[in-house]
Amino acid sequence: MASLSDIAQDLGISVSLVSKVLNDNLGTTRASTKTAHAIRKRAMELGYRKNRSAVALKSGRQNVLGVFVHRQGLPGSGLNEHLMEGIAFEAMKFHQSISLTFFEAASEFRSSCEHVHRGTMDGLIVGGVRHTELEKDLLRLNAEGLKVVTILNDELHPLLPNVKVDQGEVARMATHHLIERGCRRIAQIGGEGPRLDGYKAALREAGLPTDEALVCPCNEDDFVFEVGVRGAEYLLAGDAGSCLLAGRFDGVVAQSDQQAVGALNTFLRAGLRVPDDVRLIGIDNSAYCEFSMISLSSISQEFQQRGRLAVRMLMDAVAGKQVRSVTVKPVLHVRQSSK
Amino acid sequence: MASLSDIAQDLGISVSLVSKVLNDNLGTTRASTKTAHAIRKRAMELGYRKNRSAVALKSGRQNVLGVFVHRQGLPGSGLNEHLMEGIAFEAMKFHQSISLTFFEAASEFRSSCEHVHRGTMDGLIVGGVRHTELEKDLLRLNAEGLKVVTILNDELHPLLPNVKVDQGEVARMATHHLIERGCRRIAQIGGEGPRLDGYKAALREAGLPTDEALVCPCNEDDFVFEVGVRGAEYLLAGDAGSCLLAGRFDGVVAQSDQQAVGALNTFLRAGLRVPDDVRLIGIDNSAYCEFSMISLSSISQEFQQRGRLAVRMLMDAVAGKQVRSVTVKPVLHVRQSSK
DNA sequence: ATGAAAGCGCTAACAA
DNA sequence: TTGTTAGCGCTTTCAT
Repeated sequence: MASLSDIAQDLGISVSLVSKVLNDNLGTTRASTKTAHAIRKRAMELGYRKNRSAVALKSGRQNVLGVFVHRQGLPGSGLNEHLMEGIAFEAMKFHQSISLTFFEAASEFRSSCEHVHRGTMDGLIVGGVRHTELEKDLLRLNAEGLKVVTILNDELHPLLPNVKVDQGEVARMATHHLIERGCRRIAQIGGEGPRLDGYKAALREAGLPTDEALVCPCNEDDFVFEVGVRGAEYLLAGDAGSCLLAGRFDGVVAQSDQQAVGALNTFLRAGLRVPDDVRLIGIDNSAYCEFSMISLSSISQEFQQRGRLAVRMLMDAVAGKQVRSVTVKPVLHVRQSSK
Repeated sequence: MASLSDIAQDLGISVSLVSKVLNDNLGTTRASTKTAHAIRKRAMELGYRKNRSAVALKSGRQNVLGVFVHRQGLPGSGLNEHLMEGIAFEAMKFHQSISLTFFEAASEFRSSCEHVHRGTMDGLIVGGVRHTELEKDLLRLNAEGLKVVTILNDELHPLLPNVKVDQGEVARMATHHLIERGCRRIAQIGGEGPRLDGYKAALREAGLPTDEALVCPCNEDDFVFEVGVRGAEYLLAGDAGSCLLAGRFDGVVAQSDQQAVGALNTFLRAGLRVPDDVRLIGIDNSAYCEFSMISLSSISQEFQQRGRLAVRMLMDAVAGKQVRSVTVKPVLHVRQSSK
């Protein structure tokens, strides 16, 4: 590993001059073209590369971004993969490396936080769909001078800038799409809170009534396959065993692609035709939307984009700029199930 | 950020003593219990944390692992996710952060390599199913003193230790499982090379004949859904339009879960029953094995485990130890499709 | 049992 | 146009 002083010695000049030239950082003054040229040439020959820990030590920064990813309860959805890609891509641009931790339980998160401090990293990105009670720990870290940006459904606290996708908008968009495709009696599986509101808002905007019987009761707030199966079974049972339900419901909005596939499989087994009898849409735009018996329409939550934004925001914050939460628009992906 | 000298000043002692005590690194001598205690107490109070770039600068190491991940042509399989989890988990244990880059084309890999050197990272892990012509670049980096460990199907070069899963064994295991389940005429979709050999080996071991007509011709060496669809169509067509093919083939080994799901959907549409008429198995143990109409048996390539091993091997290599390639056993996961 | 000093590689204020 | 110097925070050898 060649260092600045190697170059300086070889050329019989001072280290600082070499540094200035190689950094294009001469201030008001200039270096002679000849010297500059010689320096660059020698640097090239020696394969000189900056030592990043020396730079870090000098600048008081670490050039490391902490990344805490809540291992989302949706294996195979590719959400984390997209998130990581976005973060990695943008971090690379800023020459930041990543200290990556996956966590599941809040306790895991807690203990991971122990290793987080300004001597280790400059900032922290916390991602995942669910936000639990991370707020206190993050505020503490923030108070200690560590910049924090979250990628969650909702901002945790005004001091913790967040990259959000509005969940009401996600559900509204999904429901609106089915309405546009001609559905008039749209059921909803497993939603609550903003998602439920968004669903109702879309119906209202279209002048359609809300039928509470079409909102599948759901005590688990989980996004898994089985919830979709049970939701579909509930809808089918509602028609007292008859398998052809046109008229009773003609569209289903699920809360995840897993749920949607669960419902899809159940409908198909029961002899319903998708999209002819029922149109279906999921949420997340998972890779397996392409692999179901009928390919699945979905709404993407733009995790790659959000990862990239979060890094940029964090870099701004580290640079001392004021950073504010942003909202990213979800995107509709139409496939067979709602054609 | 409290530093060693803060502690030293507060206690009116020298920095070096503080360093020694906090590192449990006193050599042959000892520090008075009282002083040691005071140091630890003050460190605690001040929330002292080591500055990692100072340590890195001093030690000549970066404590950064480069991770290059070949964005595998299998979105949704979760392979990269598992790989990253394994790597992240183990890197954390060794207090290493990660410089993460995803690449697709060899040219992307090339240009990423430009940023790779000893002033940036101590070692490099290259992961992905496919190994292209990365060898030359990696050997160059290795020659420059950067340790490299790969996570590929096969070692690239004796100087580049690899964490392998034997592809012949993967196919053999899949085929063997179907034989054990009672299949006698097992087709193979899309395989070649070691995978094809493994398939044949399993048949041979069981004393079953190889029927070339059951090896679906496949000009794309790709693992995608459509290849599975076409493979299944080929098998169905072979029976001149009849849909009940018991006797013609009773098992199918695919080269990926995507392929397997493509074949599954095609069989189901054609009226075949799975697993009654045909038993099916995929490879990768993707998350969506659980979400197909009939849940899919599969063979996992243990990417999490391999990621962890790779980090350990790399740390050994960085520490100057001799490191050799290892082989990890694939694991069978039985679900409905082969019950 | 404790401390002084040197130095890792780099940058930047200041001097010449 | 170029150089000197100090110092970022830490470890480690060699004193005391």
